[in-house]
Amino acid sequence: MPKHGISPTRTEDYPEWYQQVVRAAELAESSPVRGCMVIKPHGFALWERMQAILDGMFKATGHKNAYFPLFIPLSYLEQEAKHVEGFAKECAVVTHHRLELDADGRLVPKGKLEEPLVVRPTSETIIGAMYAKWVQSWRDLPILINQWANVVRWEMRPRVFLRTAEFLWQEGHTAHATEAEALQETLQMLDIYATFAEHDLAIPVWKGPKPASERFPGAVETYSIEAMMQDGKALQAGTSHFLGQNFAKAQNISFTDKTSKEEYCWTTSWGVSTRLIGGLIMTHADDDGLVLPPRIAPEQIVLLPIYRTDEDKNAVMKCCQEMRDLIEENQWRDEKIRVRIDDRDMRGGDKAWQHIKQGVPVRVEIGPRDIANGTVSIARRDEPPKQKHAMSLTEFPKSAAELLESIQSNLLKKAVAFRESHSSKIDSKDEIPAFFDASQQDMPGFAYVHVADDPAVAKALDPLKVTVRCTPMEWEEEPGKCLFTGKTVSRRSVISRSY
RNA sequence: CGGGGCGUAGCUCAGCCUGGUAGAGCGCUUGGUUUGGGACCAAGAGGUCGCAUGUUCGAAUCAUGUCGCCCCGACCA
Repeated sequence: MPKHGISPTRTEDYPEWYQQVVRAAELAESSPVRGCMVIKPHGFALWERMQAILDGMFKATGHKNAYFPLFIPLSYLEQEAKHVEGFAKECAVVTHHRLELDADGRLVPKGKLEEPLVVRPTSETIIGAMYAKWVQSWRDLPILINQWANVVRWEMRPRVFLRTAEFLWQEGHTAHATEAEALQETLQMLDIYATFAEHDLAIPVWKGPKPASERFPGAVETYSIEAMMQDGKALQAGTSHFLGQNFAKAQNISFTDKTSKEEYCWTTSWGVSTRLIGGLIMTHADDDGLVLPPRIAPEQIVLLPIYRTDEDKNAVMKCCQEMRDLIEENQWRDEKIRVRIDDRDMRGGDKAWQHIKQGVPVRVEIGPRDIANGTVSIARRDEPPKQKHAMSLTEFPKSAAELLESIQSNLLKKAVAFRESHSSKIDSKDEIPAFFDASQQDMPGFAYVHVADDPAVAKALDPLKVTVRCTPMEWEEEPGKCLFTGKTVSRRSVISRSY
């Protein structure tokens, strides 16, 4: 019997461990199409949870959902110079609209399109084109629209959930009358992402502007939330872009203001993707498989009936059903607690391990002996698999919400502690190579340093495979000199390796 | 697109060097023994050995080509 649910372990081979967790938890599989994944029901359930929570937050801040086409006319992409430059390399292009059988009986593309269509890598241009029509007066503003969609970016090196050719995301696109309002929107959405990451996914993040070199093509400023994975690398978990008037000017999104003057809009865009599932795995999963924060877990509590005889089965099942009903009467964080009785006909050990690998936060075993004693056996996914707590049968349903809260906060606390123990403030250029040298330091993480937004910084960090992730806004101002250019900057930035 | 590795049963792989007609473990099905735990015994199902061409009496094995996957770089949510 292997010691762990997942082989290899994180320390043995992190990338392989990641793939094995995805497989063991039945989240996704690779597909016949290179770079594309099949998201399996358990993986998709995580995405649906994310959608539900985020969508609520978007609606609460005045946004509405809409849907724009998958195909973008090639000429649209050309409208914003930097945008083209950034995305041209990774676009899938549709050039034909019909297939015909040739003499050998093979299908060949026919019906060449007058203008090729690009499969959206992002939708700024097509949405902007619509906004240009929709906006005429200052009374039409702001436009606050989000869409849930798939996008395609033809990547060289795909990695399930983290970087796939096709992925699911949401993209918000807003247009405003003033710069201040657009900037405020950009920061508001960044805050929503950060709150969602920490409060719901239990993933601590740093949020702040990124250097010019890491900016979204066509943006004036890109803000991101950055999380640390268990191998010390940073994962950009969400982005919010202040687009200034770049797209408005390129696409003529303009309006007549209160003084009858023609003005360009100020626009924003912001998004998170199925990459978050990868972040969830790499933040919380352990050597036994996935670990889900209760808030995002499709099933928060699983009841495992244990019985041998039919007689026992009847009593145990009845007890489970009562237990489920009692638990469901309780709420946690304004939602009915999600509980399932797993009565599948299979060996108890296999069944329990399946739930461990899939990350179910709480397992409750109920057998004849428990019923006789008036107890249940509780196991938390944030504790080792064999660690179980006996608890009163009648007390448990009442304390379930408390237990979920405890697991949720413990996971965040653990993730914060991990980040803290793998981060250092560094004030000398010479200490940086050693910090990121895996042979000297078993796991390089985040270095908090003073760096200017200057190409020279990226160039200096490049040999170390390190980039400036963002300059956290929540940190106190702490003026200092850039380690590479000597320019004075007002606060520290996060630098690290990244996904 | 450069450098390395690999395609044999659902999964992990052995066999290939030294050609002779396909194996193991896990999983699956059935029966039995078990039962607070990823069990044991027995029987069974399952593979044109990535694909193509060539060499040969004979190719999983040798040669050439081709397709695909994984890892490391360049690119990125």
